[in-house]
Amino acid sequence: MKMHIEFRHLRTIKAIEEAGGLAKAADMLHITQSALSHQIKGLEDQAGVELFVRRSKPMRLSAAGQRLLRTAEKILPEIDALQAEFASLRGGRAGRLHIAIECHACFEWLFPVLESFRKNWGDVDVDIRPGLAFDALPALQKEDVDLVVSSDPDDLPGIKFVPLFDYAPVFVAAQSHPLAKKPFIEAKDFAEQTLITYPVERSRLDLFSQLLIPAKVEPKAIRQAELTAVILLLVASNRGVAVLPDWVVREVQYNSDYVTRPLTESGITRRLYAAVRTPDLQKPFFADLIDLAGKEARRLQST
Amino acid sequence: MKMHIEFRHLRTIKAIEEAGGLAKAADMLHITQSALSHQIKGLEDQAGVELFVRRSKPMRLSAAGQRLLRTAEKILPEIDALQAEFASLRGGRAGRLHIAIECHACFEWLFPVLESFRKNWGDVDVDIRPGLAFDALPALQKEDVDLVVSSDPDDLPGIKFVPLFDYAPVFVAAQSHPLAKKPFIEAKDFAEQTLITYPVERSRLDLFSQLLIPAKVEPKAIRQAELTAVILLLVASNRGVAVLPDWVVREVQYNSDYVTRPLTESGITRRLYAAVRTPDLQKPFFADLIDLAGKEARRLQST
DNA sequence: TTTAAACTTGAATCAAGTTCATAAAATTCA
DNA sequence: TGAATTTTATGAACTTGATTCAAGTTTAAA
Repeated sequence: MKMHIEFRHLRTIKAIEEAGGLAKAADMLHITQSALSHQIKGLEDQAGVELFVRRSKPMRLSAAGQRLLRTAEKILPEIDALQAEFASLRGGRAGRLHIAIECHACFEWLFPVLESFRKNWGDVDVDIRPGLAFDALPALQKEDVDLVVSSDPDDLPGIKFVPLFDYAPVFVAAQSHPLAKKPFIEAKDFAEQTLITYPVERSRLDLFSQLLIPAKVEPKAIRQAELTAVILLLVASNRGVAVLPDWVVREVQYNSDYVTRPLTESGITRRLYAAVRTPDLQKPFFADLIDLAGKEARRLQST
Repeated sequence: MKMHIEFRHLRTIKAIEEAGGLAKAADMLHITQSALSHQIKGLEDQAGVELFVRRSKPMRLSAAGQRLLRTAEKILPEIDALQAEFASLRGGRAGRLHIAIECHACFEWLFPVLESFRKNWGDVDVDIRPGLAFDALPALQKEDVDLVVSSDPDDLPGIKFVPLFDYAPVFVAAQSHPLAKKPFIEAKDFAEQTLITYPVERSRLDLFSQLLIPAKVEPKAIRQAELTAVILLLVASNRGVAVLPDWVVREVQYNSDYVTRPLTESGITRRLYAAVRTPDLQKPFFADLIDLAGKEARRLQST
């Protein structure tokens, strides 16, 4: 009788231990006592080990049986937890929300959003993928991530881009900077400037994609900084100029050592989207997240 | 198709992840690709959850599938370890050795024995059961313990008493004690003495079982002490007299504040046994333990 | 010794996983 | 783009093996 260890056996061992005998354990498991006898015999057979002491009549676990019981008590809660998780996943209360962000500044508003989100959806596994390098949209399709924050919507099958909010990339410079005198900034103005950017590829920076690349203008120099606060610090001390989303600058506006100016006479407006797989839109916690994100964005815009 | 999660499914998930596709995973598991397809379908069916992303062709784990994979990687090593343990248990290299001691002084020689034992048999789960209170021999029959150290052999079915060594319970008193003048001690001598004993029931003390109870003599007072060293301390400072195995006294003989005398003119000799279940005698590590115990006893006796 | 309780055993049954043969879908490459 | 190839899905037949049923054996209790 070739048989390997199955969950059934683990449950059986646990039941026999609890019931203190085959017959009662059989009731507990809703099978006949005969079935249990066969089952144990088969298991002992393939393990090559006596699991029970048969000298005494209500049969008891042997040393090896107790070892098996320990494993059972370790493993069974594990799959019970798994099945419970699957159940609440069916019910829409649990799930996974791994977010990839293409827009570097978005950390600023995402953290507060996720903070409130976690209060409502404790069973959802939330994470932000640090890899800003990889191609986020294919990863979204393959379910490696579940939400991508992007400002470049694309018509992909199975992917929906939900608008979050509009923002304007604005020019930032020290008050004493010569360009601070201009009412608005044009592409050519950057030719003689040191530009401070996030350390990402150019195509992901609004300034380049919307202005400099079309106008074929190259800044005099580029310096990179990871943190928004550092960029603003460098700008305030006149080490260069930067272009940041308006709400980012507004957040720290109480510091008046720098000024902001629109890009081009009419200003540039961009829109941020949450890219999600279409079926996920039905899930309640996705709707809630997008709602929360909108609220937070409006809060930032009105500051 | 009613199917609950089985180890088979965990192995399947793991294999598909590793192989990166159904067909290769099927080879790996030595079943057909069709079987895997059916299997997964059934599993997704009962879990009510999509485990794979089928949009792309080499199919990949979905979020839920990745959750399942985590559980698989937690559980599978657990049963692998169990089966390995059963295997080496069959081979006689592993096993359990839970010891119950009825003789309180035996800690003294047992610890060094187990110390050497553990060096040879690292895979054997060694333990000393502290419960000196319970009935050790029934526990031995039920495999609650695996070895009982006892000086009262009994002819029980399935239990074998292997002689370990002989010892003599001897009388111990301070040098200045009146009884120190006698060449040997008799039962009636205890009538006017304060006796210091281990805190166990009388029937387990050699002095009572072998001498005082038959002679119907009762000591004037009894005082109990847990540790052998404490008993000897009390004796040396003349707070009472004691009866201890000869080798225990010999171990600390360098302290000459007390003297030893035989019990009765001819002396009393007792024999210590290791009680084990008969089939266990075949196991190599049991033989080794009994061998080690004999050596240690001889070492003690010859001190 | 009888009675009751607890476990074992072997044959028959039946559910469920596997295979076989084939279809459908997606990817690759010319 | 379309043919060839790879990959997964499907349905019917098959096979395996767990469960049940009925009867036997062993142990504990009365």
